[in-house]
Amino acid sequence: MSPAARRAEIVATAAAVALAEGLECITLRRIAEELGVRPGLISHYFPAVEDLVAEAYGSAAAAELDDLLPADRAGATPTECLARFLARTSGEEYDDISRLWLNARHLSRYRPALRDRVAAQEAAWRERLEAVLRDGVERGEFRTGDPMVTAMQILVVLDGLGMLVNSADTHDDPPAVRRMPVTLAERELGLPPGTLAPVED
Amino acid sequence: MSPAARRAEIVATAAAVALAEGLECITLRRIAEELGVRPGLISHYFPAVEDLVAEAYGSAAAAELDDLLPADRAGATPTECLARFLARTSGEEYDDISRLWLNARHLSRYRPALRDRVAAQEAAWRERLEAVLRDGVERGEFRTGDPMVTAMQILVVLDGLGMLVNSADTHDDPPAVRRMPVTLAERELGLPPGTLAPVED
DNA sequence: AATGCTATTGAGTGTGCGACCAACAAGCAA
DNA sequence: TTGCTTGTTGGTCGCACACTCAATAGCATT
Repeated sequence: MSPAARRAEIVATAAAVALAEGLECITLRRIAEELGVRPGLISHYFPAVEDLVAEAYGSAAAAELDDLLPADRAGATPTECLARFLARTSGEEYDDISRLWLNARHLSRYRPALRDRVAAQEAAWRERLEAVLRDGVERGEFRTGDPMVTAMQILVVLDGLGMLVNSADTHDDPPAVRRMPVTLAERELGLPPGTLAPVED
Repeated sequence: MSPAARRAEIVATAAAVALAEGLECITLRRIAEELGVRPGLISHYFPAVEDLVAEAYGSAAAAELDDLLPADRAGATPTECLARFLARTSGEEYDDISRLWLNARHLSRYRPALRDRVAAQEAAWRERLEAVLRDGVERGEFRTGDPMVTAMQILVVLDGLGMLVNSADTHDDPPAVRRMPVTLAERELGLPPGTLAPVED
């Protein structure tokens, strides 16, 4: 098998393991078994496992970002994009991503390579969201002083809610808590309540 | 040495290690070496290391809570308590605590005993903060519909900012982001801006 | 001083991990 | 066909981990 394809296959497998079971489950033996090859082969492509972990995380996070906030927003208005983003990030299917972020943010305490990747993905997510907000401001849909700050604020609140993914059952939280990202976005962007998501009682 | 004292000493040591280096650094060997005893002795008091980890986390978190929001607020007004709480939690000295929460929240994915402890501490922190808010409402200092929801919201934002402790340097974040907990508290409690912390430009 | 309890040791077991390397084999070039 | 590059194997080393348990030493009480 060609080196590039093999390498991509390894990263993809590692990313899947990371999403399902956590970054610390990315081990030479585990990934090798998953692919039906010997552990030594993984070592051959990634002499240091830490680099594979970083790569797997980066791959998963980037893919999720492209899914949540596609780079080309063909046809969709910024309001629609943002509403979709907020709906997705509060859904249960997003829990795995929340776990991945939590995992990566903690693990990057010990793994410099991962820390760099996390910083890069943080920036990427912020910039992508910021672009939507900026576009919305230009089109007159949003009103905000600083799209970057608003983007950061939304992401901080999302992170805060994501922190709870392993402990509490997020679904019995009061609506005022669950809706924090939506409420913040609507307030900061000068949108009437209910624009980005239907108001629950 | 008496069993109770020894046990307390072990937990205290483990808590210190957890705060300084992380919960995964709590190993039989590490704690034993720290105390100048043999690993077997730690096993004797904690047959399962997971229980020591949970205990150490609980001990550290509870101590920090007592420091941040003392149970008896002798003399201090709710506004003063809250202002002090928000000042402390945004200081650099709080970084170790942020790391501990991040650590525990991630690790509780794999450790049931730790998960229970985290849930308990989450509740304890929320209730302690809620009590301050409720007191403030009764005294007419605060105005909020639901103190519990406001307490949860403040904690979510604090968690969100704490997520960044290992990646970005929190100090180059814009004031509008750094001040999110203060802004949220002032808004939700009907306080004029600047009441809980001086406004930076 | 003898006895009994128990905190503590020392040695050992088994597991999983990353990393290393010589040997093999399959594909491509000469 | 021959030869060489290289993807791949199989085996191995050393390390750190949790956990077990019989033996020991020190402190009670009697």
